[in-house]
Amino acid sequence: MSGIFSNKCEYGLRAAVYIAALKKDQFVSIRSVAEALDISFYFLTKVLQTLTQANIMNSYRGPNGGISLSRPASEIHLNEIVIALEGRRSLEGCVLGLPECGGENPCPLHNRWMDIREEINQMLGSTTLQELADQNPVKLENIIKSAG
Amino acid sequence: MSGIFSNKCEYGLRAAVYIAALKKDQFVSIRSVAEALDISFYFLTKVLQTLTQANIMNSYRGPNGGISLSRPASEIHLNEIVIALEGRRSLEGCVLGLPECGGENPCPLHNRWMDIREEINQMLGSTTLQELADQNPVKLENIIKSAG
DNA sequence: ATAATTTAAGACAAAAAAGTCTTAAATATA
DNA sequence: TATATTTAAGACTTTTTTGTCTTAAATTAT
Ligand code: FES
Ligand code: FES
Repeated sequence: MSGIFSNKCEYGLRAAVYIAALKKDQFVSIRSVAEALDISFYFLTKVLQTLTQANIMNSYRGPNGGISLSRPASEIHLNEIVIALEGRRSLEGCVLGLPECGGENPCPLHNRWMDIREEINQMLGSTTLQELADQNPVKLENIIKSAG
Repeated sequence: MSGIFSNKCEYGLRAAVYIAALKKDQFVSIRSVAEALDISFYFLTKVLQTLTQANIMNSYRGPNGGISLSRPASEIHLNEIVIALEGRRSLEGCVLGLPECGGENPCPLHNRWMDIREEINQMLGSTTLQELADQNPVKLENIIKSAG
């Protein structure tokens, strides 16, 4: 009933864009991100732990600790985040759920789906956090609380 | 962790294509479909009930009963099945999960996502069961058991 | 009428996803 | 050193999805 991505992944993407948009060169606390985006602090902590383990973010404990992007926002593509949180299958699997996609056994939707999947991968693989963070502030605001 | 569609929806699509491909003008039993596609009979029954309620299939009880397409396969588009099983939001919602998509409050990914969503809707809205059922038999076979 | 077949409906169970909380570890500062 | 802050890790709960089973209703055939 949900959209294309799981809640986990939606939260991870929103948080990453938000952090990139802050353009802060210190760590930002997970609590403040959770509040700004109106996401459960506990749950967001788990999501960001995953992104940290995937080398997309850095974390630091203690006062003034928090998380930060592990690289310049211009070097983090959306597909990294999606793969870390949803797994490769979400970007490579068969649209009808068959165990293998393509090769010997393409399903009846395979050709049609490949065109779309290619576009999705192209978009996610070429869009960086920087580009999203640099958008019209009006759009940016709409990942934060006031929009909900 | 799954693909773009839920299991329910994958099963519904596979079953619909399978039934269309049989080109049978009688009812086909759910049990035989479930066996051919290696899907739980009980679960498939639920899925097909939903499609029946959505006027995409007809069902009939008793000996020689079963289900059939409610219209010619050339008049059933994939988006109907997806909407019946996943809800409209899956084809219209915000990719970042915001409560509204577009209008006043587009999210940072909105423009990029709209292009893709448009393609998905275009594909699902213009592809009929007939077209999929008429494909290369090799492809068709790959929704059935032997492929799993 | 009776029995057999098949879907409908709803209860039930198991698994996965989503969300919450507690305790531990790391760090900074007083 | 002691205290406060903040993430890490893992247990735990709730909700949703997925899957199973039982009983009822409809239909056919004997
Ligand atoms: S085999 Fe189904 S999408 Fe490739
Ligand atoms: S507002 Fe997010 S995709 Fe439209």
